[in-house]
Amino acid sequence: MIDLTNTDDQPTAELTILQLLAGTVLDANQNITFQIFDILRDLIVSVRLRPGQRLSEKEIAAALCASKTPVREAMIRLDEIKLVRIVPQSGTYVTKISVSRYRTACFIRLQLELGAVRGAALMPDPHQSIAVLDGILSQTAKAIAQEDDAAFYALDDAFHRQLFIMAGFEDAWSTARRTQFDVNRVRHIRRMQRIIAGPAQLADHQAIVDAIRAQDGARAEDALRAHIGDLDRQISALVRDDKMRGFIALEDPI
Amino acid sequence: MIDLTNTDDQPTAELTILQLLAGTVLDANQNITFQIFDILRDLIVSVRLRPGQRLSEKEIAAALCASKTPVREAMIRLDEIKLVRIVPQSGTYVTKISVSRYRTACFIRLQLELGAVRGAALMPDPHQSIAVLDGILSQTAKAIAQEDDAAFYALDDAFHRQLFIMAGFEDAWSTARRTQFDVNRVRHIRRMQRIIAGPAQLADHQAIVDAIRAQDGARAEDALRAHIGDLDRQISALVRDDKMRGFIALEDPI
DNA sequence: TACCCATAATTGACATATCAGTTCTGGTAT
DNA sequence: ATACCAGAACTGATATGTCAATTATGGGTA
Repeated sequence: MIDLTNTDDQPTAELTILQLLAGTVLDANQNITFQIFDILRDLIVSVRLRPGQRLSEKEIAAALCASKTPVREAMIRLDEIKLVRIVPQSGTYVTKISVSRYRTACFIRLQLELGAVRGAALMPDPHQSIAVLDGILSQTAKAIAQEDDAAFYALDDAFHRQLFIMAGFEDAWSTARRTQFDVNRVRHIRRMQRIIAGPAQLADHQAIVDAIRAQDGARAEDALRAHIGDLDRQISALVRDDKMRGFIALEDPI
Repeated sequence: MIDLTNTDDQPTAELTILQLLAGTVLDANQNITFQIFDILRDLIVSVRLRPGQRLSEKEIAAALCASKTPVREAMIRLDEIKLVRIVPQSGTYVTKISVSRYRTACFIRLQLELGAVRGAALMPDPHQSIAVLDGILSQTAKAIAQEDDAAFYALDDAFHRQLFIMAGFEDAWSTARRTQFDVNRVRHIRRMQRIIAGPAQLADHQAIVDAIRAQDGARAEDALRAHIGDLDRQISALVRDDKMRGFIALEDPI
């Protein structure tokens, strides 16, 4: 799944916010601010709006036929979750992926998932829940065979989420996700560039399920550690990766 | 929604926002929104503004001699971190402490601190860092002897933070704190009501330091688990506690 | 060509005004 | 006394306007 024939210096050209919002119509009967928030959050997390890109409140308001106020309020919420950075009197920018935030997010993710797989392995009557995991894995195999990236991405999400559900901490999953946007952006970039090793990931997931089936908490933790891998190695790979250049910030993110 | 109990039997009477903000003057040369945000966040986390209390944008604006806009923008940020809930066309309320959010926060905190103490126990040259921990503990003993609650609270914070610093994940501490406001509110309520067992907590911390000094990661993890304690027991104690009544929400938080 | 600097254009910060939905209030009917 | 309902009062949602700070521009200078 590695594509070395990258002709352009960037995988996809940067689109203006105007192009991305073209044709989008808001529902006047619903809260305008949250509609705008959702639209922009999805554009940013899926990296269609690129890290570092400048956003103009006025421009977006015009493109969506709304006033500046709800656009600004959406921006404030995005700023609060660090997807954009509002610079006073200067401009609003899509944040670059911060290496330190990414590292932190990976640590948090690992620690939470350790608790989740442990809880999942120790749950009293796991048969039904394990069947769900098995189902996700077989669908994942299909997605890999069909090279259906979107499905693969969604199933990966579903797998990890199911572990939290089994441990009785589904909320922790969604709470943590709010601090994990950078992880998702990295995944999206990798997916766009087809550098995700699908079969290896599937094997990792299988090992985790096996350990849970055996109700062996320690082994499940080990399998998870193996899956998420060595953090520092992952970070240096990220920093070194030319394809990430321009998307990440080594120091303070924009 | 409706409080049938008379509010006078609460440990401290509910103060109006006007009383709490009396005398507060904003610096016109600094960002007004963030000044207001900081003021309100501190009032909420320290439970001087009480869970469920209604806040009026207009009233606060008047009290601070500002316009509604920066007040509203501060409210939006507070809403985003779940310290207030903005109800359209109705009002803005200080969130009640959500039991499910509290439970989630405790889980997250435990898992992250497990990683922290593990990392701290495994760090290569821990002498200096351990000296910091020892210093915090001896100060804590003093604070307990002098019944200095504020110092005790700050030292508890410093202790846990130092563990993250030692593990090389200080950022994880601050990131997690953003999802832990309810934990802090519960601590503040307990402190106000003097139901924190200082000496027991100190002993727990001592056990953690001893394990780190011995560079025994597993023992450190066990000591931490013992310290944070059984989650479900803690939750049911919280729910049962009469003194928490009115501050917590069993279902969806206001 | 490279650099500098005054000026213009643009941006977000904040103030103000209007609107629609919600909640409170007071009176009425039962 | 109580249940109900219309209207008043209030709330946040949104639109628009003004301002100071920042940034981009473009022409002049070395």
